[in-house]
Amino acid sequence: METLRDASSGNYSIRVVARLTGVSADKLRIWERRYGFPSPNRRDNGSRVYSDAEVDRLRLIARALEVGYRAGDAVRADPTALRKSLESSVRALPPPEEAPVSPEGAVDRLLDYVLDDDPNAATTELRKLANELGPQRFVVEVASPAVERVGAEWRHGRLAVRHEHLFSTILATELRLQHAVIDEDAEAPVVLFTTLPGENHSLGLEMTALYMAGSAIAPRLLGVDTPTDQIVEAALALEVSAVGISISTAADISSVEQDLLHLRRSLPANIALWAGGAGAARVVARGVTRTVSWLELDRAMTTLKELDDSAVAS
Amino acid sequence: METLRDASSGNYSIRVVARLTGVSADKLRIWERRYGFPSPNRRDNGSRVYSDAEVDRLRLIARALEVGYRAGDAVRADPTALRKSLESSVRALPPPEEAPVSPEGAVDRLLDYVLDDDPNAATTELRKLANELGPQRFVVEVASPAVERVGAEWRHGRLAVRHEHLFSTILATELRLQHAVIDEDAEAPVVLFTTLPGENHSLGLEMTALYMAGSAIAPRLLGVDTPTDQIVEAALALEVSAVGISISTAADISSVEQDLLHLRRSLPANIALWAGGAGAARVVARGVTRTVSWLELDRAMTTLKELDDSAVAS
DNA sequence: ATCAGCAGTTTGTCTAAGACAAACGGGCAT
DNA sequence: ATGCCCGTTTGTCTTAGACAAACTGCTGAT
Repeated sequence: METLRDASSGNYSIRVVARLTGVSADKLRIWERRYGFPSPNRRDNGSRVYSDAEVDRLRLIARALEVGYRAGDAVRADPTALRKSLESSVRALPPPEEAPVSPEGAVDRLLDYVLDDDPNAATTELRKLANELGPQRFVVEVASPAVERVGAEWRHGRLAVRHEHLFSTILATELRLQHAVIDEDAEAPVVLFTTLPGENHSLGLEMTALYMAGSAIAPRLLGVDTPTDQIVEAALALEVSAVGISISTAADISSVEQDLLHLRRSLPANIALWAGGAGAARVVARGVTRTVSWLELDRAMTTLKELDDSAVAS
Repeated sequence: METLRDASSGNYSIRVVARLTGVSADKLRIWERRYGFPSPNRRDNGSRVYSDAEVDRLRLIARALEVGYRAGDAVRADPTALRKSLESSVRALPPPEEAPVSPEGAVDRLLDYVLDDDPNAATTELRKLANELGPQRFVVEVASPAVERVGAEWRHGRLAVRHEHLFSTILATELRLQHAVIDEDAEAPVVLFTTLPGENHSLGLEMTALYMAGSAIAPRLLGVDTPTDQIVEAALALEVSAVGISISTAADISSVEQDLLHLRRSLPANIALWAGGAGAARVVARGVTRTVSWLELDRAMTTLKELDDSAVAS
């Protein structure tokens, strides 16, 4: 229902721009009404036609919003100035709080390979590190810091989306590879890992699963974007002891909280519910165990095993 | 900006229902106006509040639409009758056209394991098949038919979303595993694989990549949902000979065509552009090679290698 | 000086009804 | 059976207004 028109560079409909920039159609219209940008040309019938320049500036604005700018400021700001301020934005939000000690510059080296567009070198380096360190240290000291680092570099505009994509793909592969070679203890408690509807980031899931597999837990991965009722059914069918939900920073918190509460109500009380991932730090939900840091995850695991043992003993 | 209200089972806002059912908010409103369903209760301020029953029926309608029902009919239809007609819907759309010969009931066995919620058995079976058949036959005779089969079973309601998720996860892991053990020919032409914005299905990508890796092509995976300009940049940086785009049946065709044309314009003429996956059958775009079947993919690969050789020779 | 609470502003999403182009379906003619 | 045409269906776009949640910044108390 959309005219396939000339398509010479950049005649985008509002729907396409929304997808291209991540700014919802509603927002595009209200920004135009309130701040005067973007003010696209119109077709004969009145529908908006955005240009490449507008899409570029909208992308910039979207990035500004993500690092904390207010909408009105970012939209009204001069694009050149905004770009500069984003780049030099040494408002390094994350002070390296509990920086895990990574092996000598490993993360730096990985980043260099990715920026050099050398996937093979990155893979080789990851393989080497994984074999040297073993699953748990690999996750905590390499994979997890690397993911955070890539995210930070992206926010500062020093790294393009394609680099992030490339790195994610390579790391995911290595995580699954390492996971596959671990033998499963038949006695180990089973834990189901997935993400809520709308959440498409699987790296947190894969890292957690490998970490757990390395410490006498049998993880079951269910992929991303799973409807809540399906999570419940899967948990029952697989007879798990706990369900782990991974929440990325991009997640919409109120939806997540609603979904988690719904899950907690629907799951039997003897199945624990864990919420991990950077986004989980902002979430408040009764009856849900926070497993944002590896330490918290350890604690949750220990609790689970104890419960499991006592259940077996009784 | 959404009230966190009681959340006792099923008080969903229009936005949540849209996400839960896959029916856009616009559609929900216009269906209500035109067909009288759903007609949710209102809050004091007039905003819609949907019930669990409405969400359930909407899910049913969404499934009906996907198998070809017209919106008006599906929305007005009696839910019970609709459900029946969906289940007994032996309108087996896909006549087993060029049914690839699968090894003796392998796909059936896999399906059984998945339905029994036995991921380990499924994994073992896949591993065995992959080792016996080698990468290409594994993809063509097992992975690909199994994916189609799971899709068909899901459309007929004989298999839940969670089964599909579970199977996808397991198969993706196995595909990557097999891929990882293949040595790469340094001379092989490099091909970049990814999906367009909005497309989140990666299985087609993984299958194709493994298939290619098994025949002297060096695939580079870039994950899913990649902005078109990033695809172009990656193609240039990685010095690829072709870019492969995977398109699922669920894709929005007009967006896809726009994106493909944009890609074709932006990529240098000496980089081929391939469109594969079931959804690609419906796509028309000049300068884009269709690689829907494995045969077409073979042909595209051969062309690529010949071009490559002549380029090296000259 | 630091923090809690309050008021004002900003912001995103919702609502309504109307419009229209593309896709679809069925009938007619070849 | 095949091709063409026309009316109907359907999804998305339009405007303008409203409001709740989140965020800012001020004030007063500790």
